Amino acid sequence: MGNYYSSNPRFYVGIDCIIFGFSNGELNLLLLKRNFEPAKGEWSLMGGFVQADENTDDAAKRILNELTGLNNVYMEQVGAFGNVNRDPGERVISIAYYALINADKYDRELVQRHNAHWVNINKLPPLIFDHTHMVEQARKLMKQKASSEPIGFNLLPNLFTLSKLQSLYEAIYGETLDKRNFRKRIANMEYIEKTDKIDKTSSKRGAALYRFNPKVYQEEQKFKL
Amino acid sequence: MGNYYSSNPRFYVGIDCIIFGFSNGELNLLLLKRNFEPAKGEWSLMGGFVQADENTDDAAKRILNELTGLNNVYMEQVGAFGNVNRDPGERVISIAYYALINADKYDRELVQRHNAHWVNINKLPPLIFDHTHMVEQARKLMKQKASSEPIGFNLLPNLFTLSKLQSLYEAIYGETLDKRNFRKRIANMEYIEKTDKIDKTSSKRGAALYRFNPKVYQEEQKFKL
DNA sequence: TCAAAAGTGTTAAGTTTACACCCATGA
DNA sequence: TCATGGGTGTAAACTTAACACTTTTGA
Repeated sequence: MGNYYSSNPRFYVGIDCIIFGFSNGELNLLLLKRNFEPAKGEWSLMGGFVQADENTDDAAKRILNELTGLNNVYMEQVGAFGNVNRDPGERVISIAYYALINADKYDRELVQRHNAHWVNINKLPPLIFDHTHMVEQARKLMKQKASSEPIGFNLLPNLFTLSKLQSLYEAIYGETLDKRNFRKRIANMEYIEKTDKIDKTSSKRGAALYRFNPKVYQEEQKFKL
Repeated sequence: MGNYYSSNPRFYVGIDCIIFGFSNGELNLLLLKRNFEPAKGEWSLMGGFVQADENTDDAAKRILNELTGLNNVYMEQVGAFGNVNRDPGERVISIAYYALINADKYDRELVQRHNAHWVNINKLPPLIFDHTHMVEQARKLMKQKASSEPIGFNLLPNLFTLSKLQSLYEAIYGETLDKRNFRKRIANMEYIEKTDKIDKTSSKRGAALYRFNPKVYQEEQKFKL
């Protein structure tokens, strides 16, 4: 009884979160400057351990919440990282998740308490363990997903201008986009709705505010079989 | 010392393999009709457990080898599956991998000993635990990868006709392709080389045999930055 | 009045799709 | 001689890419 399992070793299972945020036209990651062991003083992803009676997806949500105070955040699993010596302290098999958060709406106090900072994705410091590798994979995956599904809106406030949306996608793709072609494409997406509100904060003339309508998107998908 | 880790629980970490093979124009999975507990008598993926001092990728290779006798097989991680009750016997967090093998070149005796069988991907029986879910994700991922990288060749012998190649991609995509358009596309891929050999097994006239040249492919990729 | 961001269409190039017949051979 | 799978080109539809000027308004 239980023999099938019990001849095998057991492992700590970690969770590491690649937290994307977008502000001032830049794509950033929320990284910890660790004020705790192991690897105190170095940069790392926010992490933690899966607990007994906890789904791994729930562990990821919990750990994201511990740092940001946020719930109902868009998260995707990146994969498992299980090299023997990836964590020099102990054998830990880690599952990485990326999260897309609205960089206006997180708990600043919690973030400060963890000594976490937003760092531009193109200017990342060296990270501990295999965290750089996790970030690379997360970024690739996110980019790919963003090009086929409307996940970018998770990084924006509810209302946004087309200029903001364009600069977000430019940051995600790492290349500049043609303004007219971009707007033409957006105009063909019925789930991106123009509102009658105007944003005057980033130009004198003012720019129309748009909104993502997930219901319209989902309806549209049904017909795409 | 060790306190950072030791307050956390440890888990069995499993590996499950989605093994794709192609024969007679059909895409198949190698599945076990389990002649052992748990879930004896039911269908499952080939699986096993990560061992101490074993990278998870190496565990996947080992487990694939245990069933097929093969080494140096194309494998990709699908992801980690960590719901609390996914395995009713014990808490096990599993990492799924898919493998693409040449269905002519595996150890038939080993496969028989494990009571494993090739099953058409469109006629899968119910699988234990969350294995059906793993297969779905693996299939989606493989399909996506196959449309952007030349991984299909892992499912074919070294030499193959264009008809075989086409029927492989039709099986992967789950749709028929236009013969002329398909051949036009292939003709533009310099890394698919026509040989002077002829296959007479599947037609009276005989069909030219082609070969995948990975070196040419890699060279080509360098210029695509 | 002018600097700065918002907004707006057209054309060319490239890619994808649709489509039908002749060829070579062994049985 | 005929059934079977192998092999070939062109035109239309669609998608993507390139490109520049006018508008509005607060400072």
